[in-house]
Amino acid sequence: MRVGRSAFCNCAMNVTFNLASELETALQDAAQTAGLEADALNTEVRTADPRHGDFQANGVLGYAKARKLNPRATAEQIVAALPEDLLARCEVSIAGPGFINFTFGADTLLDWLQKHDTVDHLKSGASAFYQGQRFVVDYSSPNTAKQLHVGHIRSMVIGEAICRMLSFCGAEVTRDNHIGDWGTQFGKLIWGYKNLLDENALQTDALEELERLYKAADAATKEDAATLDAARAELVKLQQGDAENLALWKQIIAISSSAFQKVYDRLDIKFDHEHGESFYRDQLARVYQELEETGLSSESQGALVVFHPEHPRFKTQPFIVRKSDGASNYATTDLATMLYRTEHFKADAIIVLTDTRQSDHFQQLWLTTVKWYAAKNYPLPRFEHVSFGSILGDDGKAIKTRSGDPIRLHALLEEACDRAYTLVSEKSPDIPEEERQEIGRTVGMGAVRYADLSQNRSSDYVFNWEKILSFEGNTAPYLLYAVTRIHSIFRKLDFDPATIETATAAAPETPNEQALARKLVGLAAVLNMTTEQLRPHFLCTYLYELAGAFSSFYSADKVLVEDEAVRARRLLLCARTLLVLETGLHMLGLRTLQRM
RNA sequence: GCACCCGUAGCUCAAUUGGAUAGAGCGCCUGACUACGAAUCAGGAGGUUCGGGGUUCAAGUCCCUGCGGGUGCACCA
Repeated sequence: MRVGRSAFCNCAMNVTFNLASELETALQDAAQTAGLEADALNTEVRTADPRHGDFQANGVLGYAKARKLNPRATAEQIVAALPEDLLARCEVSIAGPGFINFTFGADTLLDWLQKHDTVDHLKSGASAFYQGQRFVVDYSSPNTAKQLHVGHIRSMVIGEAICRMLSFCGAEVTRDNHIGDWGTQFGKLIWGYKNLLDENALQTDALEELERLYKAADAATKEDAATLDAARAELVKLQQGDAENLALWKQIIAISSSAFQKVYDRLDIKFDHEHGESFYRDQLARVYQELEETGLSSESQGALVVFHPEHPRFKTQPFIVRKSDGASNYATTDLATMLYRTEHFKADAIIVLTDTRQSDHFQQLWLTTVKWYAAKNYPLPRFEHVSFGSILGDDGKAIKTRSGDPIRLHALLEEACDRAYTLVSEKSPDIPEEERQEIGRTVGMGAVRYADLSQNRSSDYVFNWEKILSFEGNTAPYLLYAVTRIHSIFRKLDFDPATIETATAAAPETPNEQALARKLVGLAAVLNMTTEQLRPHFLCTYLYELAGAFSSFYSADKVLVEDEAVRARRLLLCARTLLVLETGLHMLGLRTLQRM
């Protein structure tokens, strides 16, 4: 049933960035006006299948059901109470068992496009989502003494994208690289350094030698219990402040951190802090003390542990906060870290990115934190363990080199850029060599990043060069190509898309123009969803669909036509598509290109 | 043994967390460059959403169960 008419309205309208939230407010008010229990109505509006409209509200179904009302009749009551000015801009209909569908008129689409003309304007619209909220995001977090390998990439790439998205949406984001520089591996490494060091190798390639030492020491501790004890003793000495071990430790940190930095630079990742585990070493005593004082911890087999009796598993599976030899571990530093982030950073939310195998640990950490904070009356932040699956090889098992070693990240990125360069050289041999190199780097890095981001992080994924560097489908090259085609149009006209005159442009008309405009307006809803669930693949899917809508429009509706009015309105669409595509890709951590 | 995750087109993946006729890409088939970049676009074929029960206006999604795969479980992180 059609209730409103999409009448044209020439008055200047206050178009909001987030049309869905505008509808939600209107529904809430209408329910009130209609005399319904407005608070009990779920007014959530979601983006709809284009066949049904721009947005749909389904809350009436549940509301009517619970009260034994006719859902369609209830929907009609609400729709009848919607304000006139909304009905003038938006066609509202009731369909099926009681869905309320909303389709905005072309003039509203035009208003939105005119108003959201720069990154800053998009950003100020989006900032309503997380304005004033402090987020601490803990990602990358490698272990010192090991090189970065493929297994580290998801935390970095997904973590960085989440930071950028949240920041775009108004959050105050603190990036913290929680380096593993104080754990058991140092016992092994120091033992190895003292017993197995090859001085020459250390001079030639320090990082390589450290890695060899760690592996050799690790193997030795597995073979011999006495060696394991010796390695543990080295860790205890370090943690107690032994001068020799501290000096060694500092040397090791310096070597590995300079290697990490090279990869971070390459990936455009820059941390605000690198508070590794060692940073918390003098804050651990307080953790032990408060856990004991509040009665949360207990002694078990010589270790200090926390059990959670209400939990099916953690009632017997301990959360070990101090080892029987007195050394701290992951749990101890993580508890201290939690405290530091709440007290020092005053975090409203803490996000930690690690693979899904660490889920137990973070569940125990959180259960413990909740009780601890309650007992001490500390303000409890929101906490999210953003977990992700593993990267698999063609055999379906964790990816490795032929020799069984992990694939080094710098080598992987190098190969991606080389392969992309080769492809660019095939497709665009006329572009100068130096620029092709640069394009290769942008496409290669983008392809690796996008392949990781475009998939739901929860599942494992199979790493495959053909798929990652494929130039078809939901890939970085497809999106980058769409961007370059738009740049190409403006290059032809010889003007900057940011300076386009939009006031004279008319509303989108053809089916492809309208579909593209509607897609653009959907940005707000996608940002909301992707940051709410901390899943960048929603943004990827959106950008892919946007690029697809543009490609269809581009091939159906010629932009550079004689008719000035037609050309103006199509150029506006091009400019805004470019803006949203580039803004979205930058949010994901990709760079974009003028041509490729 | 206990617990968690996963099973969707031949393949790789989506599906706004319970919403309308389950969607894309690859591959296969048919079309479109004397048109702003064909790394593109338009169209076609392809499904008992692992099997079986259940919950309700509505189930790929929730509950129970069976099968298959993965992961974690005392001093690693």
